[in-house]
Amino acid sequence: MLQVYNTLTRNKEPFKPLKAGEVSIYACGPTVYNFPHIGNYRTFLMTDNLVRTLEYLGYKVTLVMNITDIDDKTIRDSEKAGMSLKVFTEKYTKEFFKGLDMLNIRRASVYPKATENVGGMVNLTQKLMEKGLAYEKGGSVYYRISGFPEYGKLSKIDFENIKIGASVDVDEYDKDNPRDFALLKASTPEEIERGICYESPWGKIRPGWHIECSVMAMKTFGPTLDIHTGGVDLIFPHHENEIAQSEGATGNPFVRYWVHGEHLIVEGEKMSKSKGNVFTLPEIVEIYGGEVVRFMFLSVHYRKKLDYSEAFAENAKNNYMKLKETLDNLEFVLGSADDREYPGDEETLKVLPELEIQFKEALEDDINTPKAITAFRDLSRTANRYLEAGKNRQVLEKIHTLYRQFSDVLGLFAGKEEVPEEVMKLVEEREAARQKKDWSTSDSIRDQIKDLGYIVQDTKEGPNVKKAEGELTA
RNA sequence: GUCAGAAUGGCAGAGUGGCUAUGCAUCCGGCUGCAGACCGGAAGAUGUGAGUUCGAUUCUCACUUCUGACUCCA
Repeated sequence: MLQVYNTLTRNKEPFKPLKAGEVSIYACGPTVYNFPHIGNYRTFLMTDNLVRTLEYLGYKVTLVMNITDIDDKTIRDSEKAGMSLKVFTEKYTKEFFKGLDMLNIRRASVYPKATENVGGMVNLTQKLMEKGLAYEKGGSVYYRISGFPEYGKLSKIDFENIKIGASVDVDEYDKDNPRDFALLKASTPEEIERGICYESPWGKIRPGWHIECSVMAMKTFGPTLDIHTGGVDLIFPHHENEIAQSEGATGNPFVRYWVHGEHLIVEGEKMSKSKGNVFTLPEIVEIYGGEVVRFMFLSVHYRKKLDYSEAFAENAKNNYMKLKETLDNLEFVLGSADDREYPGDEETLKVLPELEIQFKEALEDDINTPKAITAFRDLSRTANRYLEAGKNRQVLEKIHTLYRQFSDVLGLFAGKEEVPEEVMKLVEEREAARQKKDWSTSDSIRDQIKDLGYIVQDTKEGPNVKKAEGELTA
């Protein structure tokens, strides 16, 4: 049984979906105003792991991830770039998807856009207005926090003892209470001129930030959904506000399990532009490759800070290569498997199911990917040990199936590259030279192959050629 | 200032009231024409100080350090 840490209760809880066998998840997606950085992707990857784990456990999962394509930053930066809001956000939406592919993050079921759901936001605001939970001032509509006694239940913030942030909203004086937040913002003359505005009963407006998630989540799932994910920084105020909006309007619990991913920091410090330590995904994927980056993220539990550094990435790369190497070797030997019996057969067949349980239990324990990787390593060692002496087809296939299963759940080792003919030819030539014990020719051919980006490993079963990845460290 | 979460070997990281896993890196050995991969082995850690206990890395308290939220933020 899957255990999930629920921010609402600050405890690991057994996971039971609302509908047996089906899980509804809403994930806070990107604001498309720039290239997302690696920290953003860590959070998206966490959601991907959650989905993959749930499916591995037999659930049918529907994932909704929003795209915020209208807010202060998109409006500001599209103006700066001299582009229309639409063209500008479409550009970065594309970049966002490219990043998902680099990390082998699977697509959500739907990616609703804020701009396509403004009608729903106006309706929800209307409903809150009718319940006395919202009020209009100066053409903007605000949520009245004093009308929702449970406000603060997610973040556990005691609003009596907290100081109001130093930088106060420009329109602060409009609000009844400084903590009240905007549901809909009155359009400015510049926005109207650029056509970034919508009609509403309160005049021309554009959406505030928090309301889109309430609307888009409930649009697909109804008033209550199973899981809502996001980064820890969203707990307050974003998710707190989502709860206030949704539950205020419907009277039903909004989210049953709140799952939040910890931040990624860089060499012990928060990523920030002023420190110049912000990394975009393509920057590090170029150095290490997407799968290594994925593995790196998997090797740290999602509720722990990940301290990114070059040394850490190198370490992850070595660890990753080790697992990949085993898979390559396994598949290579599979090509010459036979039906004879080998001494390791029985022992190996006995441990495989145990490893599967170990792996599954690790993921069931709040998606403990580092623990799952340990099980994976055990499998790798088991495979390598068996490979020392045995190559019974049935046994190899069983190992291979389990290896693939682990890989798929973790989203690793997806691509399979064919070795070009040119390289294969050289390998054959080298073999011929080796037969004649012509080591100097054989070694020089090996260098040629290496220059083409491939590595030959001599084994009992003949030469094994593989792509030399990870050698291109910049 | 208020609140929250951390602290395990060079790096990453589990688990546990009574031998601290595992992997990478390091060293030694085996295998190999060499290399690689692999196998075997070695060394190496629980932030500081108290307390509870027969015994704590694990429980409690304090301290220190770090990170975050309170303001846009994954």
